[in-house]
Amino acid sequence: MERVLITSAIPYINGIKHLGNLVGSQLPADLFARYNRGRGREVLFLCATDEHGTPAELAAAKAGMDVAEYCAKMHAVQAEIAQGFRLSFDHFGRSSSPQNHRLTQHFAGRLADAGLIAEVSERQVYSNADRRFLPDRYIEGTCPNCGYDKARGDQCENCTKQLDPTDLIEPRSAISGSTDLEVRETKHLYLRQSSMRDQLNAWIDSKADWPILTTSIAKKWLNDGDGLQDRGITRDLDWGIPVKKGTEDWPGMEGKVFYVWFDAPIEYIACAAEWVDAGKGDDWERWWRTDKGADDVRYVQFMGKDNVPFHTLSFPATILGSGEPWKLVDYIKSFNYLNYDGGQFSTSQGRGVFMDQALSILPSDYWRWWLLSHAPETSDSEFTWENFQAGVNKDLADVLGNFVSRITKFCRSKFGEVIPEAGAYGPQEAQVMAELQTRLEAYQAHMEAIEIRKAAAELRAIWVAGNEYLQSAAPWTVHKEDPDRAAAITRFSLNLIPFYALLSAPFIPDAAQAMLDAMGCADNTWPEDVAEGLSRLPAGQGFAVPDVLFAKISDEDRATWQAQFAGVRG
RNA sequence: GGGCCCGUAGCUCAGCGGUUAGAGCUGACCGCUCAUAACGGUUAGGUCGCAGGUUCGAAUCCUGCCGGGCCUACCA
Repeated sequence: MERVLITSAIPYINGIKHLGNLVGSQLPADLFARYNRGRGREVLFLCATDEHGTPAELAAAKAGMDVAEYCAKMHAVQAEIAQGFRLSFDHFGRSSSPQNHRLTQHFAGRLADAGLIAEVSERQVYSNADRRFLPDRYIEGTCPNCGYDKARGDQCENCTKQLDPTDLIEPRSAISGSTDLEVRETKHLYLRQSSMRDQLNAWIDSKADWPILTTSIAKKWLNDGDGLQDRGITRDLDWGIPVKKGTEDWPGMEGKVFYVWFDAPIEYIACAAEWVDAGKGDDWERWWRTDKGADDVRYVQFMGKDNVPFHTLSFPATILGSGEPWKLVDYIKSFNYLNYDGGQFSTSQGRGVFMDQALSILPSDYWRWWLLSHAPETSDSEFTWENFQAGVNKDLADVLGNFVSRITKFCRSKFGEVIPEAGAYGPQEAQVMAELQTRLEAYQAHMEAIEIRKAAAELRAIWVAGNEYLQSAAPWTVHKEDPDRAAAITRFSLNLIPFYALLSAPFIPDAAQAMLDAMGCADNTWPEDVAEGLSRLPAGQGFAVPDVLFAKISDEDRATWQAQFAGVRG
């Protein structure tokens, strides 16, 4: 059986993500996972929370909690919301897991043995008041270039000049505001990716089918200026994976942890081990080790464009540098950003709709459909309440939901809640089946290519075909003269419901299930062939007219939400 | 500063060297009455950001400009 390994960029532990984050990785990854499962392939779909780094420590402190406690709590929160959106992870792991500790330390040991780790002594800013080293962005001061007084240590937001923290006039900690800063000598490990430049270049060059968005970013980092730079992979923090060389201590690195961007991608692998240890699977290496069966696995990663360098360069450098036969990614699907009503979604300003809020006002299918059918694939796209309302009402309520409603209610009134058996299919049905076969193949092709908006448009056209057929066959008129023919039309139309449900399940899993349940259809195998797919409901089988699948969004609701989410998150 | 992406109907987007530039939504008109006033059909609407160039032929390739966005390596 074909096997597909799918990972979504792992969301940071710090707070609840907004819809832009969702549509940039987890949601499309879930669509692809569900589609592949639907096609009968063996799928391992993994995601996790990314729990290390300075922001996690600060967020925990702000919440008055221990970091580990805070992360455990936020992991549970994110897991519940993911479930609310029906994200079908086989496992939702944690980068702080013991499995990831072991694996990260293992990789570091292998890289050191391969001569790919350098120990570098450097000078960094230390805040006595905060009792921590400060990353460049956590140092504020006056810009020497333009005089802006809230310039950060890496760059001035006002004049965009690149800065070094030591350039700042009157530097202070962005955490506490303290000016009691000093420069201290500290030793760190660097991954010598520069020595792997040719190897990485050759690997990227072999990926001719990757989107330009993905390869151009990687090529720039590889070849711009002096080429790929070595990268620090350790930090002076309390919370993280202790620096070790495999299982042994690393002399001189006591008290230091690996940098979050070193351990986070390794969690993709460790998550599979967590999956096994949680009793959900029995062999993770056949997904990840090419010497243990992973050779025939297709590995697809989903992420926002900001994550591309880490997935095209530093993570592959880690894997290739280990000298071990780990699975490398086969395809990277990256996304642009979703904007909110004329500006950006903003976590810090609470601008836009966050995942928990979205679920509190509407079922997940509404969001899944709109977000996926407007996924920012080629450029940034924009969420507006007007577009959302119009799209959801038209596509889900009028086209799909109303189709199910009109045919089930028609059948109930003329033949009862049972699949009618009289009459035979004729040229009209043959014509619709031919059209549906063509559209089904186009839909599948778009899904295979992970062209999400095109797949959504094709699916919608498949729904529309049902209304076109019903309108031209007009069983309500035919019934007066030829009840048997009307019965055949009705039987055919009712059979479209489970067919639609199976094709639509990757986008709108809950509604799809409701459709199958209402029709009493237990067969959920993918309808490869339209004629077969439209014969799943045998004549004489009972069904129930389902509740309204998608209630429309009223103008009042829209106006209310528009106002509610315009300001700052409460 | 450098790099990359985008700019096509009122809106969201497709097309990316070859007949009169397409789809969905919105608008207008017609039809239907089974249905969540839903559905179907017809139709209106664009000098394809601007200016040059290459070509028998350009929305599509090249150059410059204008506008929007992202990245630029210690945020993750």
